[in-house]
Amino acid sequence: MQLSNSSQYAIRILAYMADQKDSKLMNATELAGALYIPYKFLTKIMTELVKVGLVVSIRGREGGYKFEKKTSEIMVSDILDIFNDSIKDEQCVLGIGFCNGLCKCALHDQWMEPKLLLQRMFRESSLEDIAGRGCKI
Amino acid sequence: MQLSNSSQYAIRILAYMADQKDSKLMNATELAGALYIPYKFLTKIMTELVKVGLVVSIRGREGGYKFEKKTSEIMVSDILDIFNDSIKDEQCVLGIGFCNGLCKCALHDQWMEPKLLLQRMFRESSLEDIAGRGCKI
DNA sequence: TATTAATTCTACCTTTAAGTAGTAATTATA
DNA sequence: TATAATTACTACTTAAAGGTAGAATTAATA
Ligand code: SF4
Ligand code: SF4
Repeated sequence: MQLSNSSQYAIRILAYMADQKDSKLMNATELAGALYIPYKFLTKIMTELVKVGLVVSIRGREGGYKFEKKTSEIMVSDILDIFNDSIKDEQCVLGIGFCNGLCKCALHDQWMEPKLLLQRMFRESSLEDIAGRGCKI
Repeated sequence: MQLSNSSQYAIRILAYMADQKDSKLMNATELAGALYIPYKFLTKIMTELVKVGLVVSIRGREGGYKFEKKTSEIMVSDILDIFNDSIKDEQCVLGIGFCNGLCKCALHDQWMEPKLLLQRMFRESSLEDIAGRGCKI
């Protein structure tokens, strides 16, 4: 039970970018070096973030990445959605089809509360909220 | 963010067995049929459950599986442990090494509460607690 | 004892996640 | 305009999860 590597990397990359002053352009080499993420894998992830519209890229010399929207408007769940890692309302903890709330699975009652807290954590935490917190990057 | 297929299957199998009366022997064909789990994959999982000591198997004609311990003494987390799916105390939500509680990652503060509830759900729910709950099996 | 019904073992196949390599396209600057 | 520094694209490789096939082993029973 954990987030995929792609999701973890993406959150760390964007939280790091959000922590930089004056929204300066950051390039893949800097990011990969600072966060210890394999360069080629990072560029692959960044291209997805660009495609989905979270960040914009400037190609060519002196290029790099910057945010498309304000960091207060990008939620962690927006990032997880890209990698199919967020917790959907209809997701059954035991994987028995879809959750309609009527016909329960064995773990339903125990699952509801942690599920809600996880969803809240993902949906209500913006990049602004988490940027610069903690010493690990 | 979800449990592996193996974990989901194993919980469903054991919860179903725990719901049967008088701890009768159940064989792989019955279980696979009742739970719509691929027979061959189920037997692979069952063999792991036997090796780890949660259930015992009787081989040969009229054989099958039954519990080794009381269902009140088998916790969901015991099952998840087998498939490396439980949430460890030192597990970082962003995968930045191990969690020592001192040097935090960006999501640390938001992660602590859902993490605790998930761990409680897994560690404090026994098979007896969840057997027979809900209509989905 | 032969048959049958069951688990176990070994090996393989398929799909997805994770990561790598090389090149093309783009753009600022010397 | 040539060069260097950057992202994007295509394709590949590796590792892990998920799943399958077949034969070996075991034991009750006819
Ligand atoms: S039972 Fe609970 S967990 Fe399973 S599907 Fe319905 S709601 Fe989701
Ligand atoms: S920071 Fe929070 S989440 Fe990251 S490792 Fe430490 S405790 Fe775990």
